[in-house]
Amino acid sequence: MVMSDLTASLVPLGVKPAEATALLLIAAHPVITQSDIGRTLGILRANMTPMAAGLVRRGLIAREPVDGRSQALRLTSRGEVLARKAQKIILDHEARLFGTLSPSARDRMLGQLRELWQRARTEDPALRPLIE
Amino acid sequence: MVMSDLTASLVPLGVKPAEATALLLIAAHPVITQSDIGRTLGILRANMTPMAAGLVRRGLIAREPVDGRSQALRLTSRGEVLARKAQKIILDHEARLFGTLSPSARDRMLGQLRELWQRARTEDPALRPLIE
DNA sequence: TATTGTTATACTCTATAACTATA
DNA sequence: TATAGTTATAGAGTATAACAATA
Repeated sequence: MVMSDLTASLVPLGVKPAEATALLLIAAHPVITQSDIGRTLGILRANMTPMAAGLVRRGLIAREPVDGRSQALRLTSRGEVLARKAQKIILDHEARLFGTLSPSARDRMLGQLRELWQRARTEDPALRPLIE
Repeated sequence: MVMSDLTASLVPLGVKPAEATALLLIAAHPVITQSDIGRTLGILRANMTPMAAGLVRRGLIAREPVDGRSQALRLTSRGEVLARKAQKIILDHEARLFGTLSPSARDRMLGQLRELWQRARTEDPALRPLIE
C-alpha cells in the first residue's frame, strides 16, 4: 500500500515495516507482549510468533518472563540503535508523503485522517497500519 | 486496506474490488486489453490472465480480437448490469468513508489525496487502487 | 526487438484450527 | 473459562522467469 516505498527505505536496516513498527512499540512500552503488539497492529497472535522469533534470532529483542504464560519483549542495545534509525526513516517517509502540502494543509489532512481512523479502527482494522 | 469493507459490500455481486474496478475500466473504454487494465491497476500481466478468465467464465465479459496477439475485453449484457451495480456500491463506499467530513473538507481532502496520488503513481504504484 | 497472453512457480501476508500451559 | 504462545496449514495477492505467437 503506502508501504512499498517505505519497505525499500528499510531494506538497509534489514527489517520490514511491520517489524520496524513493532520495535517502536516495544521502545515505547516498558512492558509489552507479542500479543499486545499483534492487537495494536492488527496482526494475529499466530503470525506474531515467527515475527518475534525472527527479531530474537537477529538479536534485536529479548524475552523477559512476565508470568508463567506471558513474556515481555524488550529491545536489546542493537535493537535500540536500529529502532532509532527506523523511526527516522519512517518520519522521513511521512514527510516525503506529505511534502507537497503546506503545513496548514498537512495539519488539516492529518486531522481528517485521524477522523477517518476513528471509524476505520472499528469498521476496518486493516486501515490502522496505514495511518498509525 | 481500505478495501476490506468494500470487499464485503461486493460479495452479493460475486466480484472482488479488483474485478469490479476492471469491469468499470472495460465499461469506460470501447477498446481495452487485459494488459492495459493490468498497467492501469498495477496488476501484472501474468496475474490478469486468471482474473480475465474468471470474468469470461462467469459470463461478465467476452473477448474480441484486436489483432493477432491482442484481444479487447467487452462487457456482456450481464456484465454491464453488474458493472452499474458495482459502481453504485463503490460510490456508496466512498461516501461512507468520507461521510463525517463536511462537503468542503471532503473536497479539500480529495484534492490533497489527488496530489498525493500524483506522487504515488510514480513513486508507489501500489497506492493507486487505494485512491483511484 | 518488443509486446500479448499464457503457464508454472514461489514468496509474503493473512486466516483458521487445534494444542499446551498458565491465569 | 479465558488468555499466551505455539504449530500446522490454507488461501489470497503479488512476484519472476520462460515460452509461443504476433507486431
